[in-house]
Amino acid sequence: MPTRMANPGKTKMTQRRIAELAGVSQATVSLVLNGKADAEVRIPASTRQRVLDVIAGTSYVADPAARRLAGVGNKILGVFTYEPAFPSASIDFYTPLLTGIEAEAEKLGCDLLVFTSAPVENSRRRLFHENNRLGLADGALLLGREMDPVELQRLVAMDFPFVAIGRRDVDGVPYVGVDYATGTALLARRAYDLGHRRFALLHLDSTGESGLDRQRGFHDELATHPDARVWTGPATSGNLAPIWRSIRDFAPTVVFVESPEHAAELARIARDDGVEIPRDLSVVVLGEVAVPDALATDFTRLSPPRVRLGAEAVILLSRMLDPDDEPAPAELRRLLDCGIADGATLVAPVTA
Amino acid sequence: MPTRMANPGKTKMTQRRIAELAGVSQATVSLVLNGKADAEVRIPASTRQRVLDVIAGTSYVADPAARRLAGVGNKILGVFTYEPAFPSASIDFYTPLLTGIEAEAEKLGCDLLVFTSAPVENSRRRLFHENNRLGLADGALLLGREMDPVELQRLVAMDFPFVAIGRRDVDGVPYVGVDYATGTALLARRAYDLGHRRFALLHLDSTGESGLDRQRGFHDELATHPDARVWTGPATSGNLAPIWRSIRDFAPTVVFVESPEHAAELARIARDDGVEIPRDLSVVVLGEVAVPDALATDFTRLSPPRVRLGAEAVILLSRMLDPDDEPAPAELRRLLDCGIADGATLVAPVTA
DNA sequence: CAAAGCTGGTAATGCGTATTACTATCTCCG
DNA sequence: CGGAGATAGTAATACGCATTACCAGCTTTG
Repeated sequence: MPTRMANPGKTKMTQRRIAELAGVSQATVSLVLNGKADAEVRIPASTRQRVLDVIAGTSYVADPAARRLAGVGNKILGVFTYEPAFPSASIDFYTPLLTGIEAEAEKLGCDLLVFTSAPVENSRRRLFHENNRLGLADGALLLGREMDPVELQRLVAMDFPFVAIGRRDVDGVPYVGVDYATGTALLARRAYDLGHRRFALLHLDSTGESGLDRQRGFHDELATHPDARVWTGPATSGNLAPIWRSIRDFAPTVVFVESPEHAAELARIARDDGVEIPRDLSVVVLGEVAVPDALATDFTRLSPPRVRLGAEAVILLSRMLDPDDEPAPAELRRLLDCGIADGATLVAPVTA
Repeated sequence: MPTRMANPGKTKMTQRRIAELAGVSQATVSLVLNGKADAEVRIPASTRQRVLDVIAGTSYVADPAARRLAGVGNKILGVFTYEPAFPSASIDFYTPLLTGIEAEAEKLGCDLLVFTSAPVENSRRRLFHENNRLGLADGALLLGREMDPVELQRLVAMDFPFVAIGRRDVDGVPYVGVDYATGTALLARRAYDLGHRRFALLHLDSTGESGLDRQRGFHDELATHPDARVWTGPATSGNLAPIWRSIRDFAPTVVFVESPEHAAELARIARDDGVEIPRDLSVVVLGEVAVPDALATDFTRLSPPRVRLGAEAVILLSRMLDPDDEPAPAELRRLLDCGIADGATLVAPVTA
């Protein structure tokens, strides 16, 4: 239980001590440090230099807590992940995001406060809890496959600056997301152009925005092709065998699968069933790859620009925090183009 | 430039407002919140409950900056990485450490403050800089392949609680490291027991403690075997061809290589030279794997317990911060046993 | 030469919390 | 019934910094 002070015995360097050493007042030190030289307050170069010289001779650094308390932003961006960020199950989801976030934060000179203390409730972290340290940060980034709308609304209500990563259809929530609809539509069109006419879509039961987006992109695109036939079904977790039989009965030439794990599983079942992929059946993956090792197969799939997603979120947040900037409403809710990994599992159907 | 306050317009919830609503004083609210009920100060259950009820009806959370300023530890652990943590070049070095750190911090209810704002100087971050936010954290973890001894001394001098990950031979620096010497010795002994008698060691020029440890473990072990012959040479970056010729002239049956990249490169050159690995030459890797993809070969190698390293560092730091705990000097400088990945490149020599 | 302006600062205050010292009221006991 | 103790709080202060209001001494101007 870390509760001891950082500097138990030592006399800490403060502006007051600097002031004594330089023969000025604490206020003067503060003014020098903050480069204030309005018409209101004048500090001659000689005095300024004297103060700076004293500081240079010490290890003084302004106490961030005090700065914060005095009402100054302190360049700390909160990072909240709805699941632990590093365990291997999540690592490939969060790591690229964090890469972008870190790089951009470094450029801006911001530190990152990772809210690892959030209590876990039914395998999701809860943002609001006693002694949450949200208030220490100037603003925050929210990462996670799914987020609690109530918490989002509460953040909006308290006017706390934050940016969600991933599209969130909650009023007033700024986000940077991925245009899965268009990406999925592009893949569907690519399949159509290759000659596919019978499409299956194995989707998740999740109600997440991104899943709905993908399904929308899929259906909207195929709706423009009257000769395309579509089968849709939800993937129940666990045994995909029954679902596979339904799909086989429909006899699609291409199947779109939301979950990479399901795709791998489905491909295995199909092979056991004498269906060779991609010769007899093309497979397209739409969802997030949780563990790349699970994908021995180089599936044709969506490839969201995750690193950029993180970076753009930081940029947006920093703009929201900049008093001289006022992002337009449209800029507060952005979708980035989704990349496509060509892969090897989408080919022209044999019947074409 | 994030400088705007977090709560521009809204009226922030404070203890004072809670106090007004509950009809008590701010002090009482604080006392209730901190569960103080000494013989000195008594708060009857009725009042306590009234205050708690009011708080439950609001979104009050204590301002961490104020807590900090008031001299209370705030359960924030600083994390400083000497290189950006996430870019792919470093990712496999830092990620396991961060995994352990995050998991342990979560257990302790601590948040992590990642010092991404540190300015980069000749490709290393500098810990001390104007407005560094070190002081916001109760203590800090230092990660990196190499660290600046001057900065470490300064941290020690200012009595700031911190733990370095990796052995650091600087007076007063607490660390959790890996016992590379013993690990390397074990591998050397394993090779000897397999029948190897001619050993080559291709080491780095680095002066880092861990590199020296490995070399020491290697030499100490082989010194106990009078019939072992040893060749040693530094790996200059870039072209390994000349070094390979030296090694070949020595005709070892096993070569220990500190850098995995060098091992991969050396193996390639050796194969081109008609030397089959491991049949004609066993290869053992001692160093950190920066990018696993670079290792198509499943080298026999040291496998430091990185996740545990991170976790143990957090545990040690939290003990240092616990007023009721006083880790013994020996506990402040620990080495964890180094694991060994069996791999496929250490086999008995043909001549044996 | 008095008033006005300028120069170079400083004193005072607030931020939100924790904690200590203290006070006012009530109760019990002799 | 008067004093000792217990009870239930509160006022005051510190933490380190930023900022505003102000002031003293000097210079210029009318």
